[in-house]
Amino acid sequence: MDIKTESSTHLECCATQETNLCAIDAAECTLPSDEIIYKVTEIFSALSDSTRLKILSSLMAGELCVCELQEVCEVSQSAVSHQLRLLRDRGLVRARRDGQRAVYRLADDHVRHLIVIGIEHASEVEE
Amino acid sequence: MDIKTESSTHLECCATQETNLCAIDAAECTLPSDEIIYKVTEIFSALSDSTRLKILSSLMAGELCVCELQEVCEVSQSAVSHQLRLLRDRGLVRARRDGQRAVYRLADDHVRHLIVIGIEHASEVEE
DNA sequence: ACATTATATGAGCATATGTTCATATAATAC
DNA sequence: GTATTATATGAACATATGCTCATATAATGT
Repeated sequence: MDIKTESSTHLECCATQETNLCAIDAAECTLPSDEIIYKVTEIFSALSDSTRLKILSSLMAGELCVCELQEVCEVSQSAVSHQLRLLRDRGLVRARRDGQRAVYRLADDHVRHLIVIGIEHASEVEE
Repeated sequence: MDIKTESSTHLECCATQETNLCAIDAAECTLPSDEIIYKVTEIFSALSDSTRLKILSSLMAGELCVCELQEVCEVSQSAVSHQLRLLRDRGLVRARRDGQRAVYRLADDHVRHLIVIGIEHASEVEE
């Protein structure tokens, strides 16, 4: 049994065997950068809460103000506002003022696309 | 000022005004059922953690065993196994035994599609 | 100025989540 | 049987998350 140097990041397991190195290389090439990975998780995590998903789904039909979203999604005004702030910060929705109302809409077709794909997937799996 | 009945779910805000009722109706029609909403959040939340996303991205290039994933994703064996269990439970990956190794692969093209879209979106936004 | 309506936000709290550590299980070789 | 390698999993713990409550801000009307 040889001594592991402190700098070695490799493990003594099947992953280090010759026959498996090409699989690891291929995977490492496919794996996006940490920066991209982070951005993707930010997008998906924005879509991974029921309140936010309801808000976004509601906005698929057209723009709505906060209290309309409150009605449709059946959550408190505060909860809607908090989640809208998160969605704004992550660039998934945009807001405009209309007098006292703050009217929200989906930011772009990317968002629309992701929601559609998600719903399609959910509808097809486990039927 | 009239008294709110306890049974009333409606609020005295702009959402209840005639001019806005059709927007609410449209949104309510677009909004998927709670069951679908739940399934969609389950899918997106599975994709919203960096370890899991690295695992899934790695598997885009082909199947890998646990210790290979451990190498590529640079996380502990325990962390990989725990996350693989979650991904298995949610139907995003499938496993097969190969001697001592447990070899994992993406479950289907839906998963592949979602990851690709997510990465595309992340790559295009904020450049 | 004050009142009303709509929205935003900070603090606090309860729950969810992801990791580590220790240990259990499985497969193979001796 | 024991030893080794690979994987799985329960418990504990720290952090993250989403809500409520109270309050602040903004826009309009009087």
